[in-house]
Amino acid sequence: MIHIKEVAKQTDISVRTLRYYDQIGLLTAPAKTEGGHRLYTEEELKRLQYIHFLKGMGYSLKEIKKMLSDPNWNWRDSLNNQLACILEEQQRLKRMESSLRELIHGIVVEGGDEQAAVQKLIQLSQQYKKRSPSLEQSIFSKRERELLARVPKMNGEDPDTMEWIALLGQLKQHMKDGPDSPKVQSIVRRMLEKQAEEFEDENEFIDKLWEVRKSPQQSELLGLYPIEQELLDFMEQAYEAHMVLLQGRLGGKGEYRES
Amino acid sequence: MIHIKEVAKQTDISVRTLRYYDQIGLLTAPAKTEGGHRLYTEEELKRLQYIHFLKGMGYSLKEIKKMLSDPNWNWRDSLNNQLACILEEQQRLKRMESSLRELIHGIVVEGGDEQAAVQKLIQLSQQYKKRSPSLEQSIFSKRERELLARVPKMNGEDPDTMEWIALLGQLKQHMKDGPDSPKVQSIVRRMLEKQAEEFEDENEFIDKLWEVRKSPQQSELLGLYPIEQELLDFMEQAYEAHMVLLQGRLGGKGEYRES
DNA sequence: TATACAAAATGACGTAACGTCACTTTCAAG
DNA sequence: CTTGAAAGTGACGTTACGTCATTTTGTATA
Repeated sequence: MIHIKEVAKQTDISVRTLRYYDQIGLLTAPAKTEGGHRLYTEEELKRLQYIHFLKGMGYSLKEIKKMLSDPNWNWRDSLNNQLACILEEQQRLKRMESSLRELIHGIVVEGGDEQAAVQKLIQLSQQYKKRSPSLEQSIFSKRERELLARVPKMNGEDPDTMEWIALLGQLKQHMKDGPDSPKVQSIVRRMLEKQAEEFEDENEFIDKLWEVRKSPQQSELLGLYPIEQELLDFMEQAYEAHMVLLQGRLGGKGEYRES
Repeated sequence: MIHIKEVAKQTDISVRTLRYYDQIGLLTAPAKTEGGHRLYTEEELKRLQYIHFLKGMGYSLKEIKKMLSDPNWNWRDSLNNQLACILEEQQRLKRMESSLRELIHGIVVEGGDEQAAVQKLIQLSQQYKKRSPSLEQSIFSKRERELLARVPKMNGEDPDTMEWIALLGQLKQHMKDGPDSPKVQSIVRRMLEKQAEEFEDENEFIDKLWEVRKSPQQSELLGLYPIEQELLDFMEQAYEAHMVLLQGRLGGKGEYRES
């Protein structure tokens, strides 16, 4: 006969828990001293491990009690059911993770204004419910829709996505310097460079994507993080300034190759 | 001014919940009618969506209240922290999933005896805590330890693992027929075939693995699902019977190639 | 054997985020 | 003015124990 504290020590389950299990009839002490102290046997140790394991699988104490008392319990269905629940919960956590990453990155882009970032995310998720693939199909070809999947979505954890977010955030910070300031121009150069790396020779696609980007409404419909109008306009100005500088340099050297 | 039911309808949050939020001071109604009916404004709708979103991220109402009331809240740290929690929870669910699959498969192997399957899993998980890589290193070479990782672990969901489990279960079912019954022999043939497919030309490794397999203790130490002695012995008998039959057939045709 | 002290027992309250009664009061239309 | 719907408040139930407070029991020592 084993005292309650010994059971607790061996199974690493608290004394309180053991008393509770006794109370709800999940694991009753098979004997008591005259004074009423609980006494257990090896049998209870086993059953306790069993219970502990099942609890670890996510079952509630009530369910476990039912399982252990019913000799005809359908284990196959029950376990498969539990597995399905767990897989569903995993999906839920994945979605949460994705949203959190989006929010974290969003705050960087919004320059630390978490209010704005949350608002945009809420907009986005509401839009997402009623989004139909019609817009996507009307604008982009099949090949281009494949490319679309590779556009950073603000919720990635890869270094590539990270840099895009950082660049956007930097751009916002330096809006006050004007579109042709050296800092802004260096950011734009880097953006074009990355764009070229990822989507080389897909100029038509890039142009279309930019057209969509320039409309916050359309961006939302495509599930893209909505960039505010001001920043978009600034990017376009910076881009044009970049082109002018480029032409100037090339013109000075007597060459011209861009259309 | 919007009535409580209208707010509930628009946000899809129950009236009870709104009253509760009012009660705990998370979303207080800015006005009331003479009779005490709550009246809300658009402002509260926004705040409510905000709250709902944060709750979806896994924050408790108490935390949300703190976040929304503190204008100097450190969002970056808080969000990253939450993300870390979610990733941890994902790990936990993955482990649960793995154990559940192991148990479901184990019951098949044990011929429906879930008691035995659970017992073995508990043994295995306890062993796992104090397992050191010493045994693994002493028996297997580096190359062979790589192969070891490919041995089905009872918790996979791939068709390959599934078949191994099914074969083991079938073998157990047909133990009563004797090791040289046609059914058993067909199972053994299939097992050898699969073994050859996965580990062709790794005979030395296969032999070592079998040696380990034949000792339930060593199997446990390696984290392999412990197959009961009886079944192991039967497998060996069936294997030997297979070899005898093979030699008989080859011998009859005047050929001999096995060592 | 009396005493002291550890360990056990019991009972009660608290936790999170509401759902679900039960009962009363208010609102708005006819 | 009545009436039925909607709103209000209050209380209990839920899960799986942790954490007191208080009392009783077991056991070792003087």
